[in-house]
Amino acid sequence: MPRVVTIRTVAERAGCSIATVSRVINGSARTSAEVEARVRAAIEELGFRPSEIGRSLKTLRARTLGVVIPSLTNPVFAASVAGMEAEARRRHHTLLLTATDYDAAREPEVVETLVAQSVAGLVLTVTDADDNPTLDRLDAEGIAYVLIYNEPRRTERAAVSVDNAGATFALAKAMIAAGHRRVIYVAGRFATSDRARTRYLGYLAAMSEAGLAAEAPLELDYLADPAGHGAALAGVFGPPGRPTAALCSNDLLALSVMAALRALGLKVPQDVSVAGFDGIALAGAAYPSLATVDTPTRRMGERAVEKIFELLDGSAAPTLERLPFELRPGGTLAPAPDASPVASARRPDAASPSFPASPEPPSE
Amino acid sequence: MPRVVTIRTVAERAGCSIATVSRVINGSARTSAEVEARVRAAIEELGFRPSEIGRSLKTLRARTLGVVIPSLTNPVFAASVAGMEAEARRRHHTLLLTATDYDAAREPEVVETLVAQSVAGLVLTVTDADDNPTLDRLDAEGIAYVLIYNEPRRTERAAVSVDNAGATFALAKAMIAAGHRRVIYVAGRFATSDRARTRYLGYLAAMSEAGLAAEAPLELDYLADPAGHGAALAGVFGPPGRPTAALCSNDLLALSVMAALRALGLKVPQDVSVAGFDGIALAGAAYPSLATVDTPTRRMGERAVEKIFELLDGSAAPTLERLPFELRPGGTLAPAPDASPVASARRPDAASPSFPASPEPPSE
DNA sequence: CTGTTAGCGCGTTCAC
DNA sequence: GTGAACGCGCTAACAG
Repeated sequence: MPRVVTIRTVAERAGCSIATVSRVINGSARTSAEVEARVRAAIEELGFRPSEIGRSLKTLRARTLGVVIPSLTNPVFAASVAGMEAEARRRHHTLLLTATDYDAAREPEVVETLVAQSVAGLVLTVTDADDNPTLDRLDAEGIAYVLIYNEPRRTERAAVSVDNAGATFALAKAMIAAGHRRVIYVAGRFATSDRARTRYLGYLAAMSEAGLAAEAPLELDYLADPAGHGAALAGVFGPPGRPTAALCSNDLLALSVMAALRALGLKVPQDVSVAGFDGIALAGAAYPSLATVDTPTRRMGERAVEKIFELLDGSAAPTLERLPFELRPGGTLAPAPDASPVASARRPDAASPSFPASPEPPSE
Repeated sequence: MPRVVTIRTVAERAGCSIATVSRVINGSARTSAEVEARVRAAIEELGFRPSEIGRSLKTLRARTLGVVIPSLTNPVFAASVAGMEAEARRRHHTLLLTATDYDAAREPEVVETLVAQSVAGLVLTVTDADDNPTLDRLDAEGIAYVLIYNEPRRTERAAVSVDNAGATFALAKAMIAAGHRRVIYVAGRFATSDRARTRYLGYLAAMSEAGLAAEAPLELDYLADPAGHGAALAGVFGPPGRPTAALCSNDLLALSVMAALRALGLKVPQDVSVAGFDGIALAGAAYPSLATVDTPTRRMGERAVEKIFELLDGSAAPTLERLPFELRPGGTLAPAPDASPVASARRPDAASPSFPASPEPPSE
């Protein structure tokens, strides 16, 4: 079905040239009120919508933004994409959405696809933001992009993130303050998430500062059947002297870990305290509510899109930008069993331990 | 920054015409092995990627699919979009994603935007699939689209859904079988979801069949602060003789209702049983796990995209297609307090009432 | 203020 | 088997 009504149809109907029609549509130059009225009427009557394709071919830039995320199934990414969509729409752009399923090998191809569509810019979360040929290629070609959730060490890369290590440091300190001595860090596969690795560093710093022995991290694959988690967790939480707290690299994982611990007959938080990272909406609806790091997920998506446009119009250089986070108390984090809290005041409400008022970053 | 390497650059490098390059890329006609090799080498060396814009302008059809959903924040839609994305990628298409935030007034504009992009087809969830000028316009212009989650009465509209009324009927029956007499239906705003309305009919049928009085539905706005739910629920669950079960129009709402009930000092399921609809992943991670209707969310997205292509290549006519659902037992649905189950066998496991083996649709 | 015209990158006749 | 030429829908540069 060929396009029935084009700018030419409108021009004929309005009795003018296509250039004039274009001017009316884009307000790119003044036109007489009379002609403009005729053109608008023609557009209305014909139900004409200018083709974005035609415009893009001329402009060499589509009014679209490419988005690359690991998975929509994780509410963190769903929320940030929702923010991107709202902000993009505000600027008359549409999102081209792709997912890599946490597979680094898929990154180059989806970016190729997006670039072939002549997107105005890209927002992406990659498995590794520092050692990444795909990003190198974007740099080389001068294509605007903003990372989200990644926290590149190469700070000349534009990114919107949080202080992953600092937040985890603060969260681990809160666990330690609650009397936990054996705290284990549970992560999705490190290989597919530099966030998980960076957060682990925060955990290490907190344990070290408290003079506690860090445990080897437990890597789970949270794409696999959650049943698989049970076996792995049984190995760690089965033997005596088990950890009394599990610090998880993200909320989705934490909720899965909670279910697995319960299946093992362990009570949360009486036997094991649990905490997550991200602050997804459903963490608050869980019971007990999940202690976590609240990150501005939706706002990060909006901010990433704003940043793309700043890069495009040259009003800002690419920088790493960390948005504020907040520790969110939750019933899953309670004082350690048979352990009197070290110093500090007594905690009247075991279900809601108070966190330090402001996050404390690790000393660097 | 103009496009540096076009099909023309490749042609020069390979020492042939652009027509030949095009033929090699698309395999649209035979070329000599020698020339083909030169062309492929040139493409490789130059890192050439054909512009989708140029191709689309010629074809008058972009290799993109427009998606219109109420909100990405609801995991149901996030999961189905994930399915669409995977299936679209399999077919070398990309998704153009838009959200309406449950605002019917936004439907026409986002669809306009998508159509202006010359999408190959559309997948959408609308507030009302029967009385909908936007869909009428798509019909009139012969643009391929598939509804998802909507269940239009006008069955000549292509749709991928579940038996909303039948599933709710079965779920309500299970509640009644557990001894509940006062069951209240809790919905998001009916005005913004024909699913909520259709599901309500299933509830009514079950109550009627059991000779029970249906309650007026309780409409909550689950975009608003969940704190607002507390007040509304207090009005219903405060007075004596309160309902012993809440049948919620979707899982997200059900989880929110559970939290609100707890805040009111009511225990789930000891005081009030709760059930949802959709079968989002986190419903299983909740504690107690949420009793719900398990719908194939991701598969529905995949199926919708498959269907678009069937419509495009004329291999199938638009039809309403209902995918199978399953009742998922959960700890939130327990026998009614101080009520001995009517007839039926005793339930050994109060936390996991057994559902009827197969869903029973309402008699029509 | 308006019209004419030249492409943007590509696919596709139509000759050769 | 290959190339020249046209046009998809639109914007922008230039004439008038």
